[in-house]
Amino acid sequence: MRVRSCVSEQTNIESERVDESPELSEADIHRLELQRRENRDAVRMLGFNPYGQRSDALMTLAQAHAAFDEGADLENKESTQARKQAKRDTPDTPESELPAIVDQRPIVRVAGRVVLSRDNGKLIWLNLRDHTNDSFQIAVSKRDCDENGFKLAKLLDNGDIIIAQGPLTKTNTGEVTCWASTLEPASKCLVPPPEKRLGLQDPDARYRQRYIDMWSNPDTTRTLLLRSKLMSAMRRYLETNEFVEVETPVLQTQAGGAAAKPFFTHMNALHLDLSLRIAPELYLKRLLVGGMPRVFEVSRNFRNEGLDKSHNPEFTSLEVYQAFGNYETMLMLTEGLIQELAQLAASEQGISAAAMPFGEWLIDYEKPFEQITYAELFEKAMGFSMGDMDKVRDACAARGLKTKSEDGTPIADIFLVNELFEGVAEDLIDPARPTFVLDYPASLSPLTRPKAGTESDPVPLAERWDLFIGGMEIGPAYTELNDPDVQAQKFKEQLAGVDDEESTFRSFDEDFVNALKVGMPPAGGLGLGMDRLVMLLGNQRTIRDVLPFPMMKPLRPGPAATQEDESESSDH
RNA sequence: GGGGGAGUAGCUCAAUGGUAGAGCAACGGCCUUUUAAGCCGCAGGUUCAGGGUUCGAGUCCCUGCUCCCCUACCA
Repeated sequence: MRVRSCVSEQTNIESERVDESPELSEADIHRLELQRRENRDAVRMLGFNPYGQRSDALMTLAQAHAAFDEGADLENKESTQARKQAKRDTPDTPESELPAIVDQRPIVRVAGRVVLSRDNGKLIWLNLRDHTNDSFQIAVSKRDCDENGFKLAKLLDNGDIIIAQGPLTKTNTGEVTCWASTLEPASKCLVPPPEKRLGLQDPDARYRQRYIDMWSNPDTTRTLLLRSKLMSAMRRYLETNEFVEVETPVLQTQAGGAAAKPFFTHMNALHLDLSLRIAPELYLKRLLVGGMPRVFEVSRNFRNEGLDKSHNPEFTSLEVYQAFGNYETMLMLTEGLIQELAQLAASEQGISAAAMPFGEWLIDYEKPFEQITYAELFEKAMGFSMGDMDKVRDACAARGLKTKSEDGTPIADIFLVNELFEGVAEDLIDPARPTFVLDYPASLSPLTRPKAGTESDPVPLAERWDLFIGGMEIGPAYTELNDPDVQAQKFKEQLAGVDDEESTFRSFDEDFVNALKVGMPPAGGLGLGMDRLVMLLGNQRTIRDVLPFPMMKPLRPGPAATQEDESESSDH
């Protein structure tokens, strides 16, 4: 099978060889890699370790660029010129009496990957890249650089990492440049890099070999760094509001808190089948029962479902619970949080939080977010009330939506309402305006407290909202249900009310009901899809672009399956 | 799940069924202010894999693999 990538099949061949013999046969190594290995050997012959060593007091390329001193550079150039002039005018003047060269130029020491090079013979131009600067120029002159450094420059390949040290100057064309006095290797790139201007284009190769994608397409690194900054700012915001971060089990005997298919695994020591969590919710609520007042968890969730541009099998959600709050306190918290994150993302990207580009839209995070109730939005879209079941059934039939499940039993009214809502009403939400949709039908939210005063309405409501931005559902919040009897009843209804395949993955969590019997304070709860939020604030089209290593189908079957077999057998 | 598209040199891409090419990278040479440096020279291929049609297949047909787009499903 062909692998369209820089590494090509060589790596695979190598790894196969490693199993049998640690020696690499030259015949198996690509000619371009062999050339680079020869250059590495030549660097060793100069007395360098091509893989470098610890280096303190390094500046980032952005810091180095900012350190340029225009006055010092001019003074240096003028004094050098004056000395040359004097030498020309009076060639007999002793060296010591010529005008002195003044050099107050700042000296910088920088590291980076070589992304471009122009060899003019006795003067070599290099462009370095790091996470702060896409292209910082180094000049390596035979006259001004130490001898080994100049020889090293002759042996460099694009992609190598080097350390340069020297004064900052401006070239004739006005570019701030480190005029190297020393040059050292820091690491060798044995793999031929992608095309120097276009970077790595093939999406498959970009996701599989992020380490190449990241330096050849600096936007990738910027997006991943933005993700880290947003996560960090999110924690600061919540901690400022007196929330504490907690960690709850990923391995669970029954995956709850959401309706999704879990991944399963096996624990040898206890001979126990376990699933990976689909949501942390039920454990976080147990912490509220125990007495933690405000908790949050940045939860990696695992759902054994499909992949597309907004779904990865493992994804990160933020869940927040606040004792004595409700869904309105969660709304204020969420709006404040997202506005703060948007401000940060905007300033990182040099744009305005009032007009953050996402796809074809400019999203305004500065104005207060829109609020509309589920019922209002439904009526606006359909022209009749969601309690009008005859019209709901007619509308479903007219749109060809199924009104009976596969075994012939009619689908509950409220699910028909929701199909219309998701199919029609959600499209009315302006993608450019973050919008809270409030008060969902109670039947759709079993873990939510019913909205007081609507119990006898045609469609009883629950204290729940959903936030939509850029056409995506970013997350829901609830006034949590804390009556154990109602909770037990809802679990039962939920198990009975869905078709067989789904009910396999829902369970009655007796210990959770027991926790509620102990008494959970009234509380607001929130879940935010962090990956989608980073997509929005970083203007990235797919969830893969905000994950460092998105799920990819392996090019050849991995060892995971056989390892599982081995562990089973070794256990007995 | 359904529909459409793609896979060719390390990378980015060409090639009516008729000798597989270019740019960049690499390699050899020249060059001390270049910016995608320039000039001269040289080399580089299991056309994703496996079948089939044909005098002849990168091209047409079938099967498989991987990716992309649209669509559907999915608290």
